[in-house]
Amino acid sequence: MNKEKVTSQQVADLAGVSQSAVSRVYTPGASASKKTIDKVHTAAAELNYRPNVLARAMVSGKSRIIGLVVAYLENQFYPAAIEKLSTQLQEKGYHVLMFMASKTAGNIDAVVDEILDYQVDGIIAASVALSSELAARCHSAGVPIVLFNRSQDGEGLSCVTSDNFAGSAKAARFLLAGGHKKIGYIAGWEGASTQRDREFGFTAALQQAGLSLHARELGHFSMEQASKATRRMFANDPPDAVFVANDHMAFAVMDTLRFELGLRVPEDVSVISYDDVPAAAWPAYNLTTVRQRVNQMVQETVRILMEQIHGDGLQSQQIAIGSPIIVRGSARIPKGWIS
Amino acid sequence: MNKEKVTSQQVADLAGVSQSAVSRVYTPGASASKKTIDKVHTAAAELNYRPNVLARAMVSGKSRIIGLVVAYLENQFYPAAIEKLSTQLQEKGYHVLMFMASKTAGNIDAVVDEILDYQVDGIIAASVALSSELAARCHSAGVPIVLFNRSQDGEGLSCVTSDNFAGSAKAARFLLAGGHKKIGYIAGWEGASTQRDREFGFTAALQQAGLSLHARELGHFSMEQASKATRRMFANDPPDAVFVANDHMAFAVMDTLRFELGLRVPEDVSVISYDDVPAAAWPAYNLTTVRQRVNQMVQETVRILMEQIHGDGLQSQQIAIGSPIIVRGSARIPKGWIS
DNA sequence: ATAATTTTTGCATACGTATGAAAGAGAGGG
DNA sequence: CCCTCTCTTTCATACGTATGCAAAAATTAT
Repeated sequence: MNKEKVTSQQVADLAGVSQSAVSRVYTPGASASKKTIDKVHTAAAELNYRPNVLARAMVSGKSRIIGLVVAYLENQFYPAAIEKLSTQLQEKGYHVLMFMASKTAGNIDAVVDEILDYQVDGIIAASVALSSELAARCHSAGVPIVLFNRSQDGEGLSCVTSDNFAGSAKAARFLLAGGHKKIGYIAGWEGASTQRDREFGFTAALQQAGLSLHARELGHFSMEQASKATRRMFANDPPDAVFVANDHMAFAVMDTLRFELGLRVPEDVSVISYDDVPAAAWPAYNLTTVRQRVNQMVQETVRILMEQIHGDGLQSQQIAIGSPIIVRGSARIPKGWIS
Repeated sequence: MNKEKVTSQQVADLAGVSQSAVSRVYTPGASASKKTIDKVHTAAAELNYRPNVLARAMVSGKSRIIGLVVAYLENQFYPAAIEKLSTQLQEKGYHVLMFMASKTAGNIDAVVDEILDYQVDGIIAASVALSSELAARCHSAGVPIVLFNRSQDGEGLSCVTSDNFAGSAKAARFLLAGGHKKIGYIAGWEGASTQRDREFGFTAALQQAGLSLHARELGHFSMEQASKATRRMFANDPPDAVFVANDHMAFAVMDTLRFELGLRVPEDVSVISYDDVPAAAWPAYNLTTVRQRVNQMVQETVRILMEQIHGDGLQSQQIAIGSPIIVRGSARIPKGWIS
């Protein structure tokens, strides 16, 4: 029932030292004698004292808070990423302040403003594009930003993605090696760099083999839209293989093919996609897909953020993590294929 | 490159008013003339001023931060809940500071301490049990706690769950009405109140029909453990229906039944579970399950939290949201069933 | 027009901590 | 024994905002 906050002053009084002594005991790298450290520690333990992070943040200018902007969590890829991001940052003494942003651009600007109000030490933007004005605002506020799973040209922003171009090219070569000629593509949301890069990489590899897309439909990274796209694509002259821009849509595509159109996967149609979320490994889907190395992406994101926070004014970095193809059973396996 | 923070004092100087005037303009319910409001607003716009939430928090004692403790995000139920929690709190001007906690109890205590360091206005603990000492600490710090999807006896903590007992009883009656007699149960982690309540509710309804569990295995809320549990359960004298403690495990159970044991669902075995996560509706699983009304659970959680924050010292509340059964295709549908 | 009342404003201080500068305490050397 | 040097400690102040109090201004009533 004792709602009074315990302050460093109270600890100081009890320990018979000054408030600054207490502060120094809790500040790594500050000088204090073993004797005072002991006195302070026992006094602090008795009063149940813990330093007030907010007060500390105000004077030091470092809040140890990282703002995380996220658009939607339905796609399993993001929960996995968030969990790892949060854990890794926690280990380094930082904590994650979450901000949900819908896809409308204007909204995001407002959200970033809210983030800045909290004096965050850095921002991670997952699957979200920032207006250049916003990026400039953060830069001028000295708050580093890292884009996660999105890249953005021209702004000089740091970003971490998988190597979407190369990964998608691998997917294309896998289908080609399997003998497929009529290959369809179900695209994600056109505003996303991942969508663009995956389509470029895929079609570039097809072109190298003298082929082009047999069909293309828009799925907007949504399961419902992906189902509709599948129906459209298979209404006339259906392809014998489909590359889907991410796993999340691929589940809907496979379900539509199997349970609605009565097609067998992979006997009638090969399906391959991108991400390797946990559900891709579930036997019901057993999805052949290009893996985004979440762990490494997270690790790089945290590394860049820490570099920018501590060594100030560093160059921005664009990282693309190599993405292996994970061969399972949703796409015909080429004879003698060695990954 | 202008890394100086803009303060209310600077705005005051530019607008030709005092710092307190600026503060009052940004404090709802404070008195200020239209003239000063305008002057301050234009000055603020010119300097790009935004109030510093942390400084505000320090003097007012209200950080507008809610600490959210979460154990794991693999189960789709939690991302969905987090997304909604975060969004609703955002609308009320609060923001979510995320803390990942592994299941070890000691760890959680440390995590809650970290949360308190941030002077949060409230704590939401999702699927996590708190030691009574911890609960007392938060109470004495005046920080309200709401348990989400967990209940806890004796501590007088507020909590929001679905009505697990009644919901599971419905599941049992559904299987019984379908004519099942040999019914197995795959349990979750035994430390969880949800596991306990679901098992109680289910077996109580069986008992009412003069039946008891034909088999019981432990799945610990993990897919891998659930697969193993399924193999054990079906090795000898297999049941003709299984109630699984949550959807997440049910996916593994169904996959194991179908692809490993060669059994048909629901022809050979009925499967029913609890949660109704998005994937339960995916055609590949088409899972009959008891729905947790996430929206309502979130709404109640936020409501309780707000009540406790604003009207201080309120009674704790235990809310159990009614859970309808969602009939799909994974369990035999009783003739003439009307939900 | 003056008094009574309400609204607006500025001043000063507080929130809990970190930190530069100065003062104090030892330690070692001559 | 005194001086110098190093390590601790305290003092004072700053961080950016909110708010009680009193003064000033504006409004209303008489």
